[in-house]
Amino acid sequence: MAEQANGLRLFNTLQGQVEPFAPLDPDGKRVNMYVCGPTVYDDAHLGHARCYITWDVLYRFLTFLGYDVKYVRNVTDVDDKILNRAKERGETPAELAERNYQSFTEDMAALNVLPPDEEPRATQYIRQMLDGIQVLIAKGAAYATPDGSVYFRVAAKPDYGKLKYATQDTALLKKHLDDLKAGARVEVEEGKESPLDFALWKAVPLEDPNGWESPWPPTQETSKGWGRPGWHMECSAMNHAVFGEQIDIHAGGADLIFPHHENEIAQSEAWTGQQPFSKYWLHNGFVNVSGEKMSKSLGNFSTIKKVLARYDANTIRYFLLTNHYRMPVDFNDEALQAAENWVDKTFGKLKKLNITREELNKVLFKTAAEVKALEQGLNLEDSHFSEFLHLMEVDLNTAQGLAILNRTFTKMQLANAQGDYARAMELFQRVVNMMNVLGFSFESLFEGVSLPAAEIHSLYAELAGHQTNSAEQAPETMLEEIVTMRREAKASKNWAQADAIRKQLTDIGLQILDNKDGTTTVEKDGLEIVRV
RNA sequence: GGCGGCAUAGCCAAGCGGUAAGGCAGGAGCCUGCAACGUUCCCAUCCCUCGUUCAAAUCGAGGUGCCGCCUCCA
Repeated sequence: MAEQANGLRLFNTLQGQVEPFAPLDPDGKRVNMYVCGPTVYDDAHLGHARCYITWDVLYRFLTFLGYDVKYVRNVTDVDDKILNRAKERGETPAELAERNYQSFTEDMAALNVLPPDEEPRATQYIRQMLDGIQVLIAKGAAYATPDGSVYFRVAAKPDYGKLKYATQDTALLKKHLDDLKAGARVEVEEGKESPLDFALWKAVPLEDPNGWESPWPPTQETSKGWGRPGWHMECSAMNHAVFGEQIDIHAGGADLIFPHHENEIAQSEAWTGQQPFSKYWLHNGFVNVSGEKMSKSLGNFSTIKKVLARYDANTIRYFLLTNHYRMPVDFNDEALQAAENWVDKTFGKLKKLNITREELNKVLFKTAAEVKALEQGLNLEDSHFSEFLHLMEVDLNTAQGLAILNRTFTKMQLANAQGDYARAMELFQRVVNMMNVLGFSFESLFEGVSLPAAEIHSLYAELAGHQTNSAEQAPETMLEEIVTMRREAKASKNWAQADAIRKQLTDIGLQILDNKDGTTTVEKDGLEIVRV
């Protein structure tokens, strides 16, 4: 294929195909990106993890490519689910939302997901929603019903359905929408002109504590209206308030394509008269659990906290990145275990390099331009990082990116083993930068280890076979003596004794390794404690 | 009923017209008292059928089998 191999390309749901990415900004620099955030009525689950890790990688990648990204992720804190849950729990919706928002924030941090630049909350934008709705009514794209609700008039937007059906052909869209209406599960709401029309504002009883004053009073009752925003209006209002009339990227889970994002498009474009509301619409695939769709009714709903209790953030990220973000992904123990094995091996080897935080920071690239300058003139075979970038540029092909990462890692190990430290260091730099762009956390490399002093002491006392003042000795010193005792056992070919000591150390979480050069090391979690 | 997606080694999973990435697991060798670590090597012709093409896992048609959306959901 003679396709030009440069530049970021992304799958745009709006066009139904992969297309070159070019921001609206005439300078091509600024990128405004909005991701649909969580409805904070419960703990975040694996679906959220997948979604926000995916867009975290995009955010990191765009930034790395040199774009000036403004990343906004909203928080939906007004919604029927929140109200119902709060009622069950006997707390206010605001308390419930705040608690779950904090929990969500913790989960994201634990997953090493970067915080967005802004996190607007729906309840802070009621005014803007009301303003937008009034504009829509004035333009004939919405109508109030006698109960004081307001609906969007789908008939006023001939290209309604263009996201779901990925076409601008209005005749075709009309046919699709007719089919949709015919097959729709019926839930007729009083006053709607068409079953496709959707709520912008829902009337609630006057002075309901979870309502806001509106300009649409129920006819014949009072002069004051009262209600709550419709399900889709908040995103349109927040985008309008934070970014203005158009944005570059709007992303979220594939389940939001219809009706949520379709309706957002209809509202926003009818409101401002500008289109496209968002130039690129990106969607990540679903999460299944052990082959089944994750859902409450199936009882296989896994929270992030639950999974993090078993697998670390890097494991979850690696697992997700081996799959393409648009494909469905199946969380199951076999796959997670394989990912964990990779993380253990890879980070274990990195840890043996004994790199400090300062040393690591020194070799991390800031921009792709820096890398290009560095790798200029190298062929693709050697310009590992450039190859990595090229693969990532094709709709975020993280699986191929990881393949390059692994190949580079193997080469680094080889150079290291051969004593070519300059080359090893060069490759190390490529490796950690790839990991950095993908959002892996390096924290575990800097964690010290805490030695089980009491256990070491009792083992030492047992082996020494006599009273010692070992309580005053450092655990490291005792370990050295234990190693020496084992060495004596080995020298006299007392293998049983030597193996017993190894077993006892293993039991308290320490690994004893005989090296090729005749030395013996004791490690904990892959980190060398003593070498004798 | 309408619309869409997916089927690649034991498992996970890229590739989407030019002769099968990567990971996990597994096997063999080196190293080793054993083990671990390290390292080298091995491990698929892409659900079926018929087409298009010099060339198909990749395109078309028809099967079969999974799955999703159309209702709140990331």
